[in-house]
Amino acid sequence: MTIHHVAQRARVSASTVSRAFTTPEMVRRDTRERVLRVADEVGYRPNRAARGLITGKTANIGLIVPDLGNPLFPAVLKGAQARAQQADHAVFLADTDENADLEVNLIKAMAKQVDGIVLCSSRMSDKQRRAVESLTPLTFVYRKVADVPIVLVDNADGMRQAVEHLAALGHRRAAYLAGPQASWSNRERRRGLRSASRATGVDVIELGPFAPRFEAGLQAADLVLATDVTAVLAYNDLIALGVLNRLADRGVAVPEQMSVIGFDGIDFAAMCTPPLTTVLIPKEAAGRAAVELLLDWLDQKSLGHTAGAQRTLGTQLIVRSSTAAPPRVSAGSNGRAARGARQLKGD
Amino acid sequence: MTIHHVAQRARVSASTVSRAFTTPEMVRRDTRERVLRVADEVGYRPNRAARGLITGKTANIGLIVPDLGNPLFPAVLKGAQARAQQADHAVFLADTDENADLEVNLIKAMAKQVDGIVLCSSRMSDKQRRAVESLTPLTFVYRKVADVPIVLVDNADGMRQAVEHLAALGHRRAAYLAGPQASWSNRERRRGLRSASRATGVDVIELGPFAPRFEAGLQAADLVLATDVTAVLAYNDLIALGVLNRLADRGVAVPEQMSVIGFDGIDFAAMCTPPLTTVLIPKEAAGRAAVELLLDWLDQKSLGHTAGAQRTLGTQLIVRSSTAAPPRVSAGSNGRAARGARQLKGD
DNA sequence: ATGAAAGCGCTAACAG
DNA sequence: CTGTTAGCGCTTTCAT
Repeated sequence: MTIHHVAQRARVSASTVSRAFTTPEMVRRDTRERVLRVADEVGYRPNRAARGLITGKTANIGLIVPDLGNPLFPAVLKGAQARAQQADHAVFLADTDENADLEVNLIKAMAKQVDGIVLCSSRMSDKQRRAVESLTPLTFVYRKVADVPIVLVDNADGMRQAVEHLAALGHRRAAYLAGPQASWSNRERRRGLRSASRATGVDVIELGPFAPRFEAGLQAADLVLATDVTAVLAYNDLIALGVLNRLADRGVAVPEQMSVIGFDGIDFAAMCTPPLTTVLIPKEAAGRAAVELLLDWLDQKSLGHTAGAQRTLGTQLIVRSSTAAPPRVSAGSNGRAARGARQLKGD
Repeated sequence: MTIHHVAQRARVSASTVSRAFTTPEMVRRDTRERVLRVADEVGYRPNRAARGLITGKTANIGLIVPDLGNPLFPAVLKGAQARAQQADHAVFLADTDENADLEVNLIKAMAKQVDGIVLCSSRMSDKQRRAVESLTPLTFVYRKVADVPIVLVDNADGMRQAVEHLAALGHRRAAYLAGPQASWSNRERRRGLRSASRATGVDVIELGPFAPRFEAGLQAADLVLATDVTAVLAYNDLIALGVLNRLADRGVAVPEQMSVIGFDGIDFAAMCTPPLTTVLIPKEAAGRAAVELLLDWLDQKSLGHTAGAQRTLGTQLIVRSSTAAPPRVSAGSNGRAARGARQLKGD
């Protein structure tokens, strides 16, 4: 069904049909109603690709994530998709498999078909980013970049909450299981940790770095048990879940003998036994915000503005039964060495 | 960068540039190389929307899922996206929020921008489906529909494996926690259960139906404990995880006092404590297959074929520590009533 | 092997 | 308010 079919049946020109859809107020009421009725009858809908050809806007946005297998991203995606749908935009999705070169190629391939792209936890180097940023408006989530719209999360504050929680319970020594060194999130979490450690007097040793995966947590648990800490702060929930698992295997009771805290707040953190205490980071909200920022930017840009809006979303500690007061031990009773662990404070 | 820029710089007509990309063999070698080199230099890429306008093919496919929050779908999505990318197709994603009407609208909105749509666990009625099937080629995953390409899973066989496993361990009575009544998967799972129950002599009582969610499992666990079964078969992993959780809360040891089996094989089934025995259903493979079927269909269609290919993927029981031999009880020792439970056999 | 011309479905001036 | 004309970027006859 093309616009001409409708035009003919409604005895008007194609322009009038077009106007009835795009600028209804420019069409007399009865004409408009007749056109719209006919369009509805024959099931006509404007072809957006054709429209985009002349208007320069596609009403599509792109969304690129490193790995749909990581539960974090479908959640962000869900929020982004919902927000886009609300603005009557469709979303193109692509998965880079953690590959920065592929990410670049996907951006190039998508650029012409979308009005802008939301990049989640982009793996691109600065150089790569500069090579593509002229192709289409780019918005970043979970990644700090200058002069473009970004959606960040208050990682440091989340860590503060986690450490204060441990301090309140009476813990004096904890381990941090670090994430990927290149990760902005990891740097921020360590930063928050350092300052909270100083403020509360809780000693934090750092282990790792670990891949942000379940298996890494299994490995990390053994390292933790070789130290004298009473609590574990993991880079993310996946790692924390691995720790929980390995601890159970080795007969270490959680939280009686060891408290565990994750970071992320994936749904399953509430479903495991015991349910995991975790720092919740906004996911759907981040997706929504990213799309919003992008859309706003596009609007403003047509007004000549050049924007680099930054939105930082809060984090929140969710206390569950994987944390408790540390076991009371007689002074100096715990002699296990902390091999391989370094003091975070002097870092 | 339009095709004309390239044409000018390469001192050829736009037609030649076009041919260099779409039918390279029709242009002399040196001309082609020059054109392609220039195109690369100026970063030209054909505008696919414009191309689609004339060819009638968009090189896009749509993917519609009921809920990205259900871990099943991102996995299917991952497979579908990867396969589409491999065929140089982009994918449009939409989430219906379990709403059939929205699903219909999304199909209508997408139809013109894609060559076909993959529908995961479609919630549409037959009537709704017929209303949209003429708009664009439709392929279904996890849903039986006649005369169109579909990707199914051998649910019944998965249940057979699960029941045989329980029988081998010595279980004589088990409960099935049913899923949504309208669900094709649920019907198939019950069917497999009935026949396996008959074949093995394991009595299966049915409880529910339950929503396919964690919370429903919490509720279901209490119902289960009011019966005299020694094992639980859940409609899906989410429900099974809820059962595990509630059982732990009530101090019932798994698997010593109760064996639990899920269905789906989400990654987290391996991460909980104890790790969940589950029937693994193909997810990424299903996504891949669906896109493949769709692409094949489109190819054949241009050849005049009319296809309704059906691909059924196998399922596989993954045995983990949430199942074990049932506790030995003295005869008739268990007097708890099975209120609200009905025998599946006579159903 | 290459170019000129027509047109995919739509919207944006420009008349009226 | 509405119709006519031109053209978005591309591919495809039809010539040559």
